[in-house]
Amino acid sequence: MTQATEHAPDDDAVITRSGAFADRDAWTAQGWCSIERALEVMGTRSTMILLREVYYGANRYEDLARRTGLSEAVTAARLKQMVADGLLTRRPYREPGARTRSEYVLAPRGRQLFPLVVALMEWGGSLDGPRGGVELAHADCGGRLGAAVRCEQGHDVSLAETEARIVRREPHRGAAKE
Amino acid sequence: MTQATEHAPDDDAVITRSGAFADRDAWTAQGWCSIERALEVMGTRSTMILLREVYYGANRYEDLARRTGLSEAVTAARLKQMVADGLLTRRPYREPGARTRSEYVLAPRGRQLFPLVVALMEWGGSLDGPRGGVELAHADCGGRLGAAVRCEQGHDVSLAETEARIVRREPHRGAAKE
DNA sequence: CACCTGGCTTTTGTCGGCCGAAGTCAGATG
DNA sequence: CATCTGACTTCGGCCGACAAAAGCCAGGTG
Repeated sequence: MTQATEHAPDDDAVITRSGAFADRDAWTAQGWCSIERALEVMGTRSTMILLREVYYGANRYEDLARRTGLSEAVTAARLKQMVADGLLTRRPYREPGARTRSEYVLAPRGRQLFPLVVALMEWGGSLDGPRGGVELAHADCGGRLGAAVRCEQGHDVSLAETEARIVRREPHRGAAKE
Repeated sequence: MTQATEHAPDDDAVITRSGAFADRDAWTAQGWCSIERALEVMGTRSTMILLREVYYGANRYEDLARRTGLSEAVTAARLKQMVADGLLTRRPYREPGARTRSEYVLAPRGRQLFPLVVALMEWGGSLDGPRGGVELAHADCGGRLGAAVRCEQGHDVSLAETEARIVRREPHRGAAKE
């Protein structure tokens, strides 16, 4: 749960700003914040809840509408938008004696949201609710899942060790990783 | 980026449902989903953006309003709500020759959102935008940060190895872990 | 003690998310 | 060829998120 702690107690730690970002007020460009960009796509409740059901293996329009409890109008609109945003892919299928229909499966960009989904579930589950709920576990060992912050070298990283820096349109790896 | 891969290619993997949750339609209790619970608190854009600025070290009302670009009305309302939800704590301070004011610092529950913040930034940054932006790095080694899914035993866990199960109000660790 | 300033609160209006119900449409069935 | 069904679309209507602007108040300054 707690990150690697050989540094100071995290109690007051925040992200360190470096370079041009050190003076926070000098940096007010539009669209710099990847959180805002992410929220433009993932920002609505219906998107997250539909994604949840797809992660749980629901693929068809009717199942998705029923299990999420969303209205058909919103389900249809959101699914269309999620396909356009690259979260889901339409895949045709055909049951015997029925016409061809399409089901919705995770696209790479949707699958890359796995840590976010886990982080959200973990945090939501830690809120003191009297009710139980669903939690995720490692099938192999049964241990509960959680999201951890790591760097490319594999080190666990705490808030106190985190630094924010500005990048200038480096070619994004992972975007075309189809 | 990709999880441990000695299993099948993740291309069609979803979360495995076990126990009473195996029949997804039989389980329709309200409030079971920790994602929905998390979204009740974190579900608005303004909450995430304010949290971002606090993570970047902004603590005072005026700074928060200006740097987030939110209106003062929303800033005040949201800060109050975030304090009530346990994300932030008010802390009084006093500048020489000014009256006592209060600033907003991360509370434990807000600090526990670190993996979520990182996951959101990482994913948002991977969306092909022509513009650069801010990214996070490990201060010690300079490596980029990302969110990873792990179990309690420390194993990296892929989607294919993930299992969902129902828990019955086990005492939540981490809630009172101050 | 009148004034200023910073930290909110209130008011008004717009926009988008969501629901519920009704309408559309294509293709399989009888 | 009429009918049915599943997958949407369209049409009000409500409600919460947010912006802009004005008002309020406590405490420090002249």
